[in-house]
Amino acid sequence: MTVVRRNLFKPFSSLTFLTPQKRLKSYTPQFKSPSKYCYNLNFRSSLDSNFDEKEKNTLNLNHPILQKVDACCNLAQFPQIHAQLIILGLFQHPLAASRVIKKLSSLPNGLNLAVSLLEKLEEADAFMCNTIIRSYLNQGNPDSGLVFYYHYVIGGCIMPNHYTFPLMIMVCVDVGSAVDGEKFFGVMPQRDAVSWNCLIDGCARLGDVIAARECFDRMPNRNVVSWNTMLSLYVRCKEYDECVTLFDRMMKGKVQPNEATLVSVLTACGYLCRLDRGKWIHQYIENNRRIKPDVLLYTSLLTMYAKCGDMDMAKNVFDSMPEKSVVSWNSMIMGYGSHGLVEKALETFLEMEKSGKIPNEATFICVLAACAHSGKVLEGWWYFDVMHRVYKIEPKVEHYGCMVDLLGRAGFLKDTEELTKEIHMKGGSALWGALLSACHTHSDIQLGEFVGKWLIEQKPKDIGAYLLLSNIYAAQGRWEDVDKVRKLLKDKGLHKEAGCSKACFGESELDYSLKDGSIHKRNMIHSMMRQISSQVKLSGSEMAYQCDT
DNA sequence: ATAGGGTTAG
Repeated sequence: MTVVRRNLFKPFSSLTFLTPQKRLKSYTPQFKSPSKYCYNLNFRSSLDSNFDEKEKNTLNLNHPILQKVDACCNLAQFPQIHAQLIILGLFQHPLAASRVIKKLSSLPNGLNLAVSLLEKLEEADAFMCNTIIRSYLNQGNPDSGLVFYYHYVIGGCIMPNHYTFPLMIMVCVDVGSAVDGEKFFGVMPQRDAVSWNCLIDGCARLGDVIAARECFDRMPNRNVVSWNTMLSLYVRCKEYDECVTLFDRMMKGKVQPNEATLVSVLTACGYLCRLDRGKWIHQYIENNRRIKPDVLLYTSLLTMYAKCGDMDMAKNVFDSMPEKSVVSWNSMIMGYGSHGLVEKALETFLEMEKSGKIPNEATFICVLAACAHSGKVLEGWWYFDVMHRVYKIEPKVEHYGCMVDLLGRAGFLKDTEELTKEIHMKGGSALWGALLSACHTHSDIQLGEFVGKWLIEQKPKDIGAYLLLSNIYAAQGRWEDVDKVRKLLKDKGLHKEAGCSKACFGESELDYSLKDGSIHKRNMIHSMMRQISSQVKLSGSEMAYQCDT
């Protein structure tokens, strides 16, 4: 791929503008049209560009030929439209050409043809180029977007406009090039909020959240999308606390949140189990007519309730939804499954099927996880099979992960081992950890030792396997082996971060860490755990709290 | 014509 870099860093006013004829000659077409539709674009009728200046300004937007362009829905209809445009003398009309390029780029396989058509125009403009670049971007082909920009916009001396730059920042981000993205930001004649917002999101997508925040803090005129961009990127990189904190600042600064804002914050509240904040946002939605909840907002609201364990409220929101998406159903199944209401989870799945919504990959992860939590081995196998056989979903590593977990917890270690080996052959090595965990739960020391040693060999920097292996030894009282594993960890300079829990009581929060020296906190938490444990025992569950003070 | 939003095991 050759990238023409000339002129990029010159101020645009200093570009020499070529005459249209020269410009046409300077093009070397790189984009082949599909042969099926490769009719002669070089044909020019004498009527081709005979519209006068008056007509140029007053072309009726409802002109029958433009309506025909809009209605065109496949490439096969296009040669006829093209011919009519030429006969009407409208082929070179900028307005007509823009409509044609926009339509062509949206048709399957039409993008190459749109580019060939642009080459034949005497006056291609920024709008047309932006349309084509955006289509490359949307089709997951940012490289071609970049080549197009250098070749046709820079090479063809078409003046980019303020729509071009944000687009090019996104192109560079998708290509994975921070440097080019910053250069585009650097050469922009004026930087509006849109380009700043693209830059912020671009930094985050390239993995630099700190830089994104710096841009956000530095930018002069933030709008609601700037805040939303920042909130959503915090959610994407799992910095939920940051998301809520920034939302507080937003509200203090009297910036009016919109639907997208609330979606991000609700998602963060769900992961943080901040039911109080989530409820506050629910109230906010109901008290502000300005907010028009759509499927996305309703779904994030019910997901928040589901993650916080309030399944009644989740169900209320779910029932009130005028329209439900696959994601809404998935969230309900996930909520029921992870709060021990397995029957409800499976019932919801059946209702989903009845309602005609087609389950997706994520649905089956929720269903299989629900089966795993409750030890429903047969049901798990059944749904695993339904997924493949009925819904034609190829099981992914995640699905196998649920199955290994399901079989492992239930103690079917032999099946688990075989399944893990099978997946390993298919290239997924991530499941050995789950198998090792199952060995620990069911005290299968022989298999556990084998898998643990193997895992440590494979992933010497991953501390998970060391800890599980050492726990397996400890459970057998093999303290010498425990010491060996611990020493191995120490020799490699690895150490485990102390675990940390957080509990919220109304307005107050309590952080608790094992390395925490506060005896008072520790005693308080252990006594509370004992109380919970005795209540669990009374309710007939086998689960009990082991407290080692 | 441009920028921002929901689900996924252990």
